Amino acid sequence: MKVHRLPREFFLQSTLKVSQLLLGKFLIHEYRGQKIGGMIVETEAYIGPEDRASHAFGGKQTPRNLAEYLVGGHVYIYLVYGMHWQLNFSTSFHGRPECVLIRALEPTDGTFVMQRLRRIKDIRNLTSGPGKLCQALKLDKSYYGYDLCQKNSKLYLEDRGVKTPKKQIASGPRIGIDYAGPHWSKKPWRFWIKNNPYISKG
DNA sequence: TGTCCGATATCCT
DNA sequence: GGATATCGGACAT
Repeated sequence: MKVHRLPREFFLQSTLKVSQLLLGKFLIHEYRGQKIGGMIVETEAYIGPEDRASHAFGGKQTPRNLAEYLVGGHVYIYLVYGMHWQLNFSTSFHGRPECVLIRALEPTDGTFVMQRLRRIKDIRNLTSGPGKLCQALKLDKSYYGYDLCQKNSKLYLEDRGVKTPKKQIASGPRIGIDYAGPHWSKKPWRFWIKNNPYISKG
């Protein structure tokens, strides 16, 4: 199968579907002429104004969460705990706040560059968490609102023909959102590839 | 202008 | 397993 970049239409499917289809796709950043990145192995869905765990709960709009409302295929990135960036991709149509949080990658491209950016050698620890992978791929606020699907994009997703059968996908509650109350924090909207050694610890 | 706190990582025991 | 680093956005004052 030919390698190709994911087009806009990919991100216009339902957010739960996109969250699962992203498993096995490759996130690539062209950084200083080097391709760095890896295969997505863990994601989380945040779905609309009804989702109490979402930053857009109740239809809230602020300068920080505006990118959530963009049409599918844009970057929503923000800082937590004063030091960790969190990478999300918008899904759905313009005006509808839905997104997928990228929680973990299996390093595949430019691993030595990522090791340098993280100042760490252990491959298992390189991109196995949402904050870690942003540091490894050198992603921060400069990519806020970035369009993954634009021509000559420096940040994009690739289908390299890896198949991820439904049987290999596990799901469970999202991480770190207890504040959203039992109903929303229990929803099994976190997805990962079973037995993959690079998923986050949670 | 001030206070509060998080969609985490890391270091310590 | 537990503490805590560190900061900008949100919202109250």
